[in-house]
Amino acid sequence: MDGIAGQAELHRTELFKGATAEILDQVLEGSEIKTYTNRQCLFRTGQLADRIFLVLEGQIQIYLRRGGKHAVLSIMGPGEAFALRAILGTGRHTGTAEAIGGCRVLEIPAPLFSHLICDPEIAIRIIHMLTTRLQALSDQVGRIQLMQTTQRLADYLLSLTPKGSDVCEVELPFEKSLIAAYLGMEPESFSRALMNLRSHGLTCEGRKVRLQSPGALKALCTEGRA
Amino acid sequence: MDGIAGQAELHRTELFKGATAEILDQVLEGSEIKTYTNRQCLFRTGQLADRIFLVLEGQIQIYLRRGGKHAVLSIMGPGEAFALRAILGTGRHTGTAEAIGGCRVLEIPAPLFSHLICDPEIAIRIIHMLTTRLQALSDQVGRIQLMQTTQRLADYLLSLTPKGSDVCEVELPFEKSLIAAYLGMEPESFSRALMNLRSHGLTCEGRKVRLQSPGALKALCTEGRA
DNA sequence: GTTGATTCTTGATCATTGTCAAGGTGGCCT
DNA sequence: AGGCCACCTTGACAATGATCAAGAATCAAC
Repeated sequence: MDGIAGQAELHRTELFKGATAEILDQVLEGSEIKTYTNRQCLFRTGQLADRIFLVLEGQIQIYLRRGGKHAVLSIMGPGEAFALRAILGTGRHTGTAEAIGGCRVLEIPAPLFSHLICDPEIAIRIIHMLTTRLQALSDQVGRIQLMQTTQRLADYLLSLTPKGSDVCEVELPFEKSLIAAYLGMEPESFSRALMNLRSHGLTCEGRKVRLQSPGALKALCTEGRA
Repeated sequence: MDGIAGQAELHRTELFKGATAEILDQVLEGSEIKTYTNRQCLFRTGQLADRIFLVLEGQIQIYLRRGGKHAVLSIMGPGEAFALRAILGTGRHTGTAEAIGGCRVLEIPAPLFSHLICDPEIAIRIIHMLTTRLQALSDQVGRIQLMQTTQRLADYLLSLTPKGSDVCEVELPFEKSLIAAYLGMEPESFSRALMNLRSHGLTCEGRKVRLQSPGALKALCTEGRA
C-alpha cells in the first residue's frame, strides 16, 4: 500500500479535481508515493527542493527552527500541497516538514509539475491554493501579533467548531503541545489559557472540549483586552 | 499625471514583463490609475475586494488592526501586486492598505484580471509572485516568533545591506515607527534595540545607519540567545 | 495489571517587552 | 525667527508569557 494511488484519489483533491485522465496518468506515472511514520521528516531546512508534495492521507507540519525554539508555519492535511516554491526552479527548503502520525504523500518532481502548470485549469487551481495559504498565514500573523494567548486559543477553538452552532463539543485534532506551537506559545501557556477559558463556559476532558457558549468566546476575541 | 501610464511602464513590472502589446492594451484600457497621498487608504478591512492592485510608484503598507494595535503584513513597492485573492471571485478585504508617502497604483478589475490568467505566461508570473510573498510572510513569522527584538532589528538591517559588503552605510527606507510595526514591536522597543546594537559596532544618525561589522550582527542573529 | 515513557498540568520565579509619561529633536509653515 | 507638530528617545514600571522544576495523568507495551 506504499506506492499505489488511483486516478480516483487524485481526482478528489483540490488540485486535480478537474484534470483530464491524461494528465492524471502523467502525474501518477512520473511521481512517487511515499509513506511516513510519526515524527519522520519529509525534508529539512537547507535540503534540495526538487519536488512538490501533495498530502494524500494524514497530516504534516511545516515549521521553522532556531536555537531550540520552533515555530509552526502550517499544518497540511489531505488534498493540500506544499513546497510549491520548487515550481520556479530548484532551490533549498527554508523549513522542515514532519509527519504528524502516519501519512501518505505524493511527491511530484518539479520539472513534471512545471509542465503541468501550462494547463490553465491547473494553474488557476494552484493560484487558488497559494492565495488560500497566503490568507491563512496572514491570519496567523494577525493572531500572534494582535491577540494574547487566551484569545488565540479561543479563536482557534472557534475555528474548529461548525459555525453557527450553539453549545458544542470539539475534539482537538492534535497533541496539545503541537497546537500550542501552532498558536505561538509554550505548552504551559496553552494549558493555562485553557484553564482561563473555564470561566468563560468551557469544560474539557483530555482532548474533548465542550463550549457552553461560543458567543462568549467570540466576544473575548473581538475584545480589546482580555 | 493621474491617469496616464504607458505600455513601457507595465512592461517594466515583474507581472507584465513578457506580455504582448495586445494584452497590455487590454489592461490599460480596462483599468484605472489612481494616485494616493501619504496615509491615504486604498481599502479597509471589510470592503468589497473587486480589483487587483499593482504598485507603479511609491510604497503601500498592508496591515491588520485590532483593538488599537496594528500588525504590518507587508510593505509593497513598485512592481508588486496585492489583493490578489480577488482573482478567485469577489470577497471582502481582510486587511487595510495605506499609502506610505505619495504613490501611483494601477487598479485592475477582478474580471479582467481573471481573464488575463488564461495566458499561461501570466499565470506563471502570478504564481511566482505568490510563492515569493508566501516566502516573505513565512520569514516574517519566523522572525517574530523565533528572534528577540534586537535580533529582529539586526536581521532586518542586514536584509537592507548589499550582501557580502563589509563596513557599510544604510538608509532606513521608512519611518522608524513603521519599521518597528513591521518587525512586530513598539517604537520604544525599536529605539532600545537600535541602542543595543551600538555595542555591536553600529552607529546611527537620524535614518542613516552605519554597520562597522555586518559579521557581528549576523552572528547575533544566528545565536541561540542574545 | 504493571512498567515505563510521554504528555499534560501546576506552581514559583524571571525576563522581555509593552505601557505610560515626559522631554528632546527636527522639520515645516507662516 | 518663532512656534507648532510629528517623530523619536529615555526612564520607570507593569504585565504577559517564558522558563524551571516537580508532580499527575495518559497511553502503550508487555
